[in-house]
Amino acid sequence: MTVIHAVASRKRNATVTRAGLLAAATERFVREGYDSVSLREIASDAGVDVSLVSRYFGGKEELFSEVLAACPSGTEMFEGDIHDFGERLATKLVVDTKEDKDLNCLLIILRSASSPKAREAIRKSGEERFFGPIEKWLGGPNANARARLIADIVMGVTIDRVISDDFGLDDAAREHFRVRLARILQSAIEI
Amino acid sequence: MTVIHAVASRKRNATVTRAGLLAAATERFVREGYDSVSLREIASDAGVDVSLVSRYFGGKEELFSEVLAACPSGTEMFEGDIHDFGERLATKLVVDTKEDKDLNCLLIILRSASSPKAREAIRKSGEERFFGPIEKWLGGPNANARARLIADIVMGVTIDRVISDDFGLDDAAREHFRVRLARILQSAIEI
DNA sequence: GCCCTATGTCAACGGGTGTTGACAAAACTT
DNA sequence: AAGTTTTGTCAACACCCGTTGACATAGGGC
Repeated sequence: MTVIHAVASRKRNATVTRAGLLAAATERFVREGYDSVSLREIASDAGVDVSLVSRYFGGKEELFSEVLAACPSGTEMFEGDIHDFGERLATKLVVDTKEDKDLNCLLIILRSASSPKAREAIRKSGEERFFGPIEKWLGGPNANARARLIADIVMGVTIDRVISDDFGLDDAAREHFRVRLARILQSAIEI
Repeated sequence: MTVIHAVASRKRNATVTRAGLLAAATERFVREGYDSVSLREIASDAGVDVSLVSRYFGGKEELFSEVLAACPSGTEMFEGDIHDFGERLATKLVVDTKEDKDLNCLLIILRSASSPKAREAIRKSGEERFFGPIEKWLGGPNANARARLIADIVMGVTIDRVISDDFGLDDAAREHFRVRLARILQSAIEI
């Protein structure tokens, strides 16, 4: 897994070790979800003892929260002219090269949503970084329901893309998919 | 939780006990997913000892498979008048559906998808009972892309519902959400 | 009534988990 | 170089898990 090397003068460096733990945890959580990952696996990936997780983060739940906190905020995804919104977002979701961080955060959410302990952290993060920004950007009546709908579609499409390796569609079908998605997204934000 | 009473003449009745175990397991798996549920919880819900699970089903994985096998074929979700499709599906996804078998099966799949042990049974059931039927039912040109879009939206909305405990919307907003979702789903299947 | 099988309980096992505190070693301070 | 703080290891803890085998008891066949 990801190992962060202490290139600094110090061989023992709490900051580097902590970052390594965080990176290993992120990678594991993305691929397996909260419940299926053990702290011993994460520590092993980081080349370090388990007990350091408790020392540096407080516990598993806090580690998970910090992984989630490193997710990019959703605002970047929702900027610019509102009339192009559907086109832009659909193209970004279907065609553009994937931005790993966005996808990884969604995967963490998907794979950890079943865990009661992780759910609270997920709910909070999703509200702050995803639903909140969209709702604010949209404005108008029923902004929360409209934002929710867009966020849900984005989430479903993104997860499908990741899981199915570009939707398993040929170029023509994918373009058709993109156009249809653009129209739907645009209609989803209209008041 | 669900307790099946042995109203028959026998107080001890393996068939009834087994059915009670299966019902309790289904309910738990729907709400918490494979990993988060323990056999002791299931047995306790059924008012019976843990060891009977192993005796009657062989083990946890076999119990899970049998719960999944009891899911409806999936085609029922995509039947009836095509003009009502969006309305029907949106209502199913958004409105209270605690007794809806289709949605429960979808919830089991989503909530257990992160568990390696449950994945095999899920993959089989999901393909047979969910993705396959949509495409087949739709037919027409670009059935593949259209089915994909619907499946993605269903997935995103369902995940949101799982995470947020009924979307975190008040009644009015949820109704608005439902209507909007219905319209979008309907437009998603139109050729 | 008795017997024998079906049915359910119980305790224990081996293994994995997150967490904790004592200890060892490295690195900084003086 | 000695002393002190930082950093990492280790062993143990208490808990929960799924599973198993021995035991208890209910209930139908005789």
